[in-house]
Amino acid sequence: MGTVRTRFAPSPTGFMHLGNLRSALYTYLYAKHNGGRFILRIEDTDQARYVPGAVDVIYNTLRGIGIRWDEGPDIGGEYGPYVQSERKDLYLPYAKQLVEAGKAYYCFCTKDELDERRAESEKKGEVWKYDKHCLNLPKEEVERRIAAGEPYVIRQNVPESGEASFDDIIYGHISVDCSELDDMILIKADGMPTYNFANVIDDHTMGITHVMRGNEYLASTPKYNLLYEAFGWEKPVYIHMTPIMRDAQHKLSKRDGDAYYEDYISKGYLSEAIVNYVALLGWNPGDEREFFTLPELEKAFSVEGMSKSPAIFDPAKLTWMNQQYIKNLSEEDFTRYAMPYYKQAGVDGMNTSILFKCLHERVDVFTAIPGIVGFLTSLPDYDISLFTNKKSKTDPGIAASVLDLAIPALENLPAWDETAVHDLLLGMAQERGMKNGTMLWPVRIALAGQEVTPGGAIEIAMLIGREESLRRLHAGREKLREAGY
RNA sequence: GGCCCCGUGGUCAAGCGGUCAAGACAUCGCCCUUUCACGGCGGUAACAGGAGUUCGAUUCUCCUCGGGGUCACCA
Repeated sequence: MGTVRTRFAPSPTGFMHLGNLRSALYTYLYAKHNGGRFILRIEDTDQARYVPGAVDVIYNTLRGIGIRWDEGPDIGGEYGPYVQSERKDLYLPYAKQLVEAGKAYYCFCTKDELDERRAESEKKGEVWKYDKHCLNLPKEEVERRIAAGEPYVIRQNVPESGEASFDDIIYGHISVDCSELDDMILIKADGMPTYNFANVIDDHTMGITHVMRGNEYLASTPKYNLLYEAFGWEKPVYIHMTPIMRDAQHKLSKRDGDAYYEDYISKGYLSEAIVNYVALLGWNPGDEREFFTLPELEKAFSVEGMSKSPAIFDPAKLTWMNQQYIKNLSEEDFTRYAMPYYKQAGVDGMNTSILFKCLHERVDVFTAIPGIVGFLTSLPDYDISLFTNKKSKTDPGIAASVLDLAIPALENLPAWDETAVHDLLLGMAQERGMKNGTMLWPVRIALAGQEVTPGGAIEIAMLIGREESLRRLHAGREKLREAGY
């Protein structure tokens, strides 16, 4: 076989959720791993469902995760056009070719008639299948009715018996009896091809060698193969992919708004982390590695590692992975990502190196930053019970004396830098034979006004500066005094 | 309902006839530590059920059960 060509063929009907994203990713990875080409095709044969701007969402999402396509609507290619509505004149001749060969036929049954017959058979508890009502219409009658402007569709003529089958790379041989298959519509009354037909024609005329798509098409693929056979075309290799589930019984879907790629980005997730996590949902490299860049995925990807069963999306693990990526960010990159949130919290004027030191190992999602650093800009109204900590051997009484010691010493400190404050505070603790915690806990509480903080007393003192630190320390001392300490 | 597919801990997932059934997330405990977090160590936790094939089944076959998909002039 020649060059591998795969395609991602979304319909512009909404947004890209993580399931779509992963399908695109795997399709891309398969092509790239095999030195092939990845094609982007827009399937918009259903005008009624067209959503303006949806194509841009597709472009932006793919670009956002670093996928580049070798051929597509915006960049063209030798198999264009890459938008189905622009190829609409292409399909009818192929359908007619099938009619000539007896593999398809014109059908004049109206939708109403069909609904009626369908309802009738369902009432009898039967499974409805098109009854081939129009299959044997005389040629002259067909021509006369077409000439008279009567609406028609073209249907595939599926054999009444025999086996239709195909081989799937992941699922193996799948076969179904032709009697189970319906004579599906190829060309709709509006002259447009159905998705099924357009898909086959496009995949063939675009030279797609590996058809990768969701496994909801598993059941209809035998029909596609019948079409390939009717045309005498070489069949593509099929690779059906599992869906990503929200829970055991529901796929991630457009209804789950938070499953959109863009939403995760705006929630403070890193594109690289999303790609990495999603790639591992339904595929494994065969070894213990779990961190992959896109290029590394291109190298490692193989269908052997693809799962046959659906995977449930686990937000907790995505968050964990995001944290791993954030942890490994350089100070510069971290600060760039964090800056909008610094601004939001009003800490953008503070020392970003110290912020980085305090935050980069604890932030799992960037949007969490304002909540974590809020105390830096405004001192929370806290209770003196916070001064009590067993392990640090401190309570309000001890805190009062520690602050009486620390405040004047800090006020007299010539330089306000990390080393100076550190040496001063710890030096005092050592002199008096107290635990570091006994010294630092009260200071930190007075400085922060909350029990849990990023960074310790010294970092906080640096961040908020000398003046504010002293003000807060005095306030803390005052608070204790009011309580009788 | 017919047909097709799937079924290892809460989740992802290795395993492809012989393993004390990996690893990761989550969870619990301990340690480190000026809090939290990070990190380190350890624990709890799974082959859906039943027949068969075999000296031996998580692995192969069949049935049951469970879940999903599909049966449109939607894609």
